[in-house]
Amino acid sequence: MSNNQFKRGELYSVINGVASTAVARRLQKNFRNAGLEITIEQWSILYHLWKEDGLSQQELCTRTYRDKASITRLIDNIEKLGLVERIASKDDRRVNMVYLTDAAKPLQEATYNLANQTMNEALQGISKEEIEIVKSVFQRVYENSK
Amino acid sequence: MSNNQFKRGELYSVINGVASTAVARRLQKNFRNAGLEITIEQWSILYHLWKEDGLSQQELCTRTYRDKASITRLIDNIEKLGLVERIASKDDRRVNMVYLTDAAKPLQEATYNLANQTMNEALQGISKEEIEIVKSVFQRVYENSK
DNA sequence: TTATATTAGTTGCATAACTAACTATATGTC
DNA sequence: GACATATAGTTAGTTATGCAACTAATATAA
Repeated sequence: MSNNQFKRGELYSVINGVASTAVARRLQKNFRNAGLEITIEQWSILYHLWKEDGLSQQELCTRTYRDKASITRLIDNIEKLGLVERIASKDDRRVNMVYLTDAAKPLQEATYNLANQTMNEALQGISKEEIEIVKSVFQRVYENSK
Repeated sequence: MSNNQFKRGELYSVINGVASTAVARRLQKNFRNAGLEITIEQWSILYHLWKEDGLSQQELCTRTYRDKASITRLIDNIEKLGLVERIASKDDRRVNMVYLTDAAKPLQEATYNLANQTMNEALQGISKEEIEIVKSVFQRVYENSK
């Protein structure tokens, strides 16, 4: 057994993503307090559709770093809530395009405000330079680990 | 709707902890390739017990940032694998102390080596200073979001 | 054009997460 | 001592995750 146990112990925090979990929990709680009965994972899908409506499930996999099965079931649940619908692509009949319903649109501003407020609280006292470094490190760790 | 959509989009990556998820998946895969049939979540419990054997479930909650119910079931599963056992505390009969079994001890070196190797790969090209900043930012985000 | 390989999506199985409601034990206050 | 409160752990219910095996549609190659 090598003797750099402390180093590994610290790095485990990075693996675990403790801070991002804390932010996710806080955002989830803020949603609930506002009477928005969606999960943060569902919100992450809606978030991408608000930016660009009508994405394929495969595209949602790429943009949210999830596998196909996870997206299938997330869309199932959001569809049950009546917030999105699948429409088969005419160009390629294997593909489902996912579209927001009218019911989803009013949620956008409320959740954006909650997300902004949550992030502002989470990032208090942290400089733009530090955030840039975190983003850069995350990107490189992600590329190194694919 | 405010107009800093790009900023929010980027910050969402922080919420999501994409990089740490990638590392966790890679470590999981390395465990499997080595014939170690444990999950990374189970490993995170064993990791803390290797550092200090005989922790209460509550202490494991604190150290691994999980809630009580999650720890109960994680310990259930690790107990089924025969790697830990619960022993009721004599001082306080509400408390379960969790101890490693003899079967768990040989796993320590193999998993430490895999974890080291995985982390070294993940952290290639990233300086100690950058890691310190990430750790510091994580800690402050966590404190801000509790 | 027929056989093969690839891609998009679904389903089954196991693990894990959180909340809320619950039991049992300890502690604190009157 | 008795009643209220807090703490440790379990259980039920719902959502989400990953892998592997599967179907259906498309693309490639002989």
